[in-house]
Amino acid sequence: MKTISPEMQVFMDYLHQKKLKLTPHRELILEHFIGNEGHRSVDDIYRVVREQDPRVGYTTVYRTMKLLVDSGLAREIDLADGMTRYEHLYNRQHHDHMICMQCGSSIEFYNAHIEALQDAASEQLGFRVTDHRLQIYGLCKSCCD
Amino acid sequence: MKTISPEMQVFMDYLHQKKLKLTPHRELILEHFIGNEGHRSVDDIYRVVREQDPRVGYTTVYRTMKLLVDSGLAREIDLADGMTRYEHLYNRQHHDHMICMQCGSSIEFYNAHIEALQDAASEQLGFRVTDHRLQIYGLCKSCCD
DNA sequence: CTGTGTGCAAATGGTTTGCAAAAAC
DNA sequence: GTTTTTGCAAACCATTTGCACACAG
Repeated sequence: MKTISPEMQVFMDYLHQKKLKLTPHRELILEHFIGNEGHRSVDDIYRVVREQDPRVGYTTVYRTMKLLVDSGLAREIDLADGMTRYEHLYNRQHHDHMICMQCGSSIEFYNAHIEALQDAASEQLGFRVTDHRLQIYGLCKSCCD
Repeated sequence: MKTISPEMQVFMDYLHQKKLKLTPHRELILEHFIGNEGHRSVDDIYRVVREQDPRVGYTTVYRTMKLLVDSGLAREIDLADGMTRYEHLYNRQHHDHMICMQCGSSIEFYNAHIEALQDAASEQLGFRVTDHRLQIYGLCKSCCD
């Protein structure tokens, strides 16, 4: 029998709640998404999924990624390279990014203190936070040398 | 005689250094940009400038805004509404934005402590910061009610 | 059947670019 | 004259949408 990953379970619950179905294409896209780390664009995912099933179209990847974001499994990130990228969100600590403007690499970091200060600053202004993003641009260690 | 604003002086210096000229169109765009506060899109600026001189083209606004960013007078910001917006940078304290996902308004805020922690976190990872952006998404006070 | 899912191609929309004419020096 | 600037239209490119067909319940 097939093992169901916790991510798949979350997705199935989400789809059920929305009265949508877990189709083979959607399943394939989710599997590839959770199976690979990193910051992947729709095009990245499209190409990998295509290797396994060439019938999957570009549009379906776009639409499925939207569902994944909506279900809380993925997060859109902006790495300033002209396209939306996605990263895992399930069971993953929130974090931010440092983006190297030379080599394009990105470092993930997390600072609880910064997070707390953001929440405090928001509360003080009567702002109800649903999400936040912090990007630090510059040169990574190896590009500094 | 005409008064030259400090922003204009900065722009003139920048253009001179780049061996470019301060043309009437560029001057007009800068004047409108520094004369109005807020987060303005190319389209906003285009329309206002057009009222004064209909010969100014869309392209020129785009190109001039790039020059303004390059000269340090303007900063691109992403308010998640599908287009790049610009805000003043000259003589202005760095700040971040809280963006209301309902009414689209944005609140500027600044927290020295957060800034310092960002720098500390970067230094620790050997990352040389050139810029950073923090956006907090949610609901503003009036949209919460 | 009825409704959802899908691929394709076309549309969209902000931004950029090619190019010839206009302006600046 | 030589170089830069400009406006227009066309190109670009990631993303979205219209639509007819495929497929599942």
